[in-house]
Amino acid sequence: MSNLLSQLNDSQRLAVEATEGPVMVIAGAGSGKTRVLTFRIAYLMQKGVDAFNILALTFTNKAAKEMKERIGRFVGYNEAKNLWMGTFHSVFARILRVEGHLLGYPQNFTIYDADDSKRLISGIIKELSLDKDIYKAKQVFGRISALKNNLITPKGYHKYPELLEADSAARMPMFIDIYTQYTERCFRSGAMDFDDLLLKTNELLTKFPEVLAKYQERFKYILVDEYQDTNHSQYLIVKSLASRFENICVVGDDAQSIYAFRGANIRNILNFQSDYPNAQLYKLEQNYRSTNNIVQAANSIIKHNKEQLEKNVWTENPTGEKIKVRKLISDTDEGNFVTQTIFDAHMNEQRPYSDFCILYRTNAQSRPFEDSLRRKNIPYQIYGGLSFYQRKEIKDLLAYVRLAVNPDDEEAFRRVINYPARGIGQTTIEKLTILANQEKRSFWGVCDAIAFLGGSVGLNRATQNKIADWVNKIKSYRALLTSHDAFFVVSHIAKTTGIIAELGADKTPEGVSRYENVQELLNGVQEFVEEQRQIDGGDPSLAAYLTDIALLTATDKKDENIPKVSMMTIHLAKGLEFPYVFIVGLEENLFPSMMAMGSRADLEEERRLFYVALTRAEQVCYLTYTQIRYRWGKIIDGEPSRFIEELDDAYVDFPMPEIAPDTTFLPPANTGGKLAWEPRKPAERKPSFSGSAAGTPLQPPASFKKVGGGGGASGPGLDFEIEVGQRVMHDRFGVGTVAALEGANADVKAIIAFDNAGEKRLLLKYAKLKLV
DNA sequence: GAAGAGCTATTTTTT
DNA sequence: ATAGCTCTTC
Repeated sequence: MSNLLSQLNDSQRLAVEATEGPVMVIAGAGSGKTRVLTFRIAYLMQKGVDAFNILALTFTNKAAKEMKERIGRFVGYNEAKNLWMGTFHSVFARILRVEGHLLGYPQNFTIYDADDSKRLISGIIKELSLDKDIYKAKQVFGRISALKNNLITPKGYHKYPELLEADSAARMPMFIDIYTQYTERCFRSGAMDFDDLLLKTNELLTKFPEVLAKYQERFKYILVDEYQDTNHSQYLIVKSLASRFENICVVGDDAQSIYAFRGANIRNILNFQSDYPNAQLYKLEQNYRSTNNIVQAANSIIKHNKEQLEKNVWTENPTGEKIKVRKLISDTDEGNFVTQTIFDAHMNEQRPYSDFCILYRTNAQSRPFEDSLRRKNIPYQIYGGLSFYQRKEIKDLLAYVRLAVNPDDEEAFRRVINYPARGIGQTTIEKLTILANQEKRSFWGVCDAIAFLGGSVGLNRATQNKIADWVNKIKSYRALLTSHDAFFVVSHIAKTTGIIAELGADKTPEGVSRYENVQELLNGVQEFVEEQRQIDGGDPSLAAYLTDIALLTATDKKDENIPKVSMMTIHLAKGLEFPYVFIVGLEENLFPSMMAMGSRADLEEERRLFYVALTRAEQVCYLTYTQIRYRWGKIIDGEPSRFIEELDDAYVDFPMPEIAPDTTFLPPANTGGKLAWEPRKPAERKPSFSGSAAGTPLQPPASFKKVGGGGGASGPGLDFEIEVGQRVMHDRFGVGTVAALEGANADVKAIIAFDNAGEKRLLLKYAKLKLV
């Protein structure tokens, strides 16, 4: 045991040894958080605590798996496998499989993914004859999700008049009807959505004191990783489970809270000490991951946020290279630049490709990097985005599997009742919908009794027979479940539904790829079955397989042996680290996102996101931004992200221009009485105004200049104060009158009524206007 | 009821 | 740019 503890620094060791009572560990980025969690669990077990009595909630399944592995090394694998470890969703799905019957759910309940939920909601909006342009399915779904995470059910909705008012204000007075119907339909389908897994767990623990007592007794020691990203629902589960023994240890970093948009409540971590007045607090502040330049640059960013717990992250690591900021002309150039840099470092420093990671704000940014890496034959792996299990062909096949396991599953039912086509069309499905709502039964329920019920909604004999055939087909699949393993059943379904034949016949490249995806799915099932057979207590059933894939986290994909460049959104990168990190697309309205510009809180979250991104880097970190970029199929002008400016100069390297444009001695801009050359903030000088990688001289990033600054007779830009009513000349549009001005500083836009070209809204910094 | 043509939202992040 | 959705036509 002493051997175990000797591998830790002082604060880490204290956090591990404080096994009893509530403990909060504030762990700065790279400070050995996972290490503390791992050692703490191993330490508990060495002290004689049964693995069965320890619950550890992690942020990804992969993290849980790796941690279990490491703990196994200390205490033995047989012991470690009994730990309750996983994401909130997977642990409580497992418990709900056992206890869900108390709430009226079948043991084999389906887990709806966001796609299923949205389809169901769209269907309900249609059934209620609501305007889908006002009641946007995605928005409705978001609102339902937020409500569930705050434990507000349709029944309790009326207790909150302000919610009803908000609905009216949003022109969605019927929202509550959709929510009610959605809840009922999920229930009739024997289905839970992601939020239900938490909501229903809360319900279970509240309504059934004996169940609560059972799990309180079982989970004598509770650990929660990434506590800053728990939502209210998760918070309550943890709180009620821990209330018996109060051996609760939460680990997190408020500076890395990046999931407010899905209901994470940073208050949970900020208020821990008031929730548990006798809580012990430990801070891990020494960073072991990154160079000093990276650590200090990250610190210099996060201090722009107001709301945070005090902490000082430091390191004894070498200074390292400065953060490198690079400006590129377009997103294509950005792709090429990153690819070339990776290629060079790979060749010159013998770095494996797995040393590199490209981080972006939105999934849509991955394309140019893919193109460029592929052209250079550099292997890469994209995490997240459209997952394998969201592909149409996979969802279709899985819909059959889901029906075999739980035939009440409405979304699976709708998806494949007429795929492949069997003459059951829209009209029939509408009639079935009416019937199901009348009878308050599932689609399957009414179809199973179609001979008795079909006449009442005018389904003719021929259609009834088609439905009966379909029911029998699903029943035949169901019958296989008890006698055959998952792999056999899925292959059988793939063959007998005709899905394999249909995809196999499609010789287009997309068709071939779909066919291969189905094969890959079959392999996946096979692997799952074999893996489960090796674990004792493993469950190789199809129901277990479906749960497993429904709750996969995006980074859970297995590692392959070929070293590959990783690409993912910053959100997905949480908890990961790479020697070389490229943070790309650092432009206003992209990162920070346009949607976050509205409030300080949103902007602070974006800043924390940037902090997370920076602190993924161990040795080298590049930041790139571009002048133009394709978005929505259009070319959009960009300007550098404010986050670049916020970085402390001392840790940042801006490339020197090949030929420095002479910005220092330009005539002063007319800045409305203020001198343009008042003492500059260091930040104003730092970005390079040099050319792109190709050496083309470019404009200085406009956000670093005052409007009207720079330019001069020879250079582009604006060398006069612009006013409404002025006559101006534009290269392309000709002469016009300034009708209005909007925006501030670098963002000033002029609305100009051109004599011949009509009215245009132009960003001054690009418009190159001349006085007439 | 099925197939094909046009239309429209999509890009913030995810269990 | 593109995929999914709705509308039209057979």
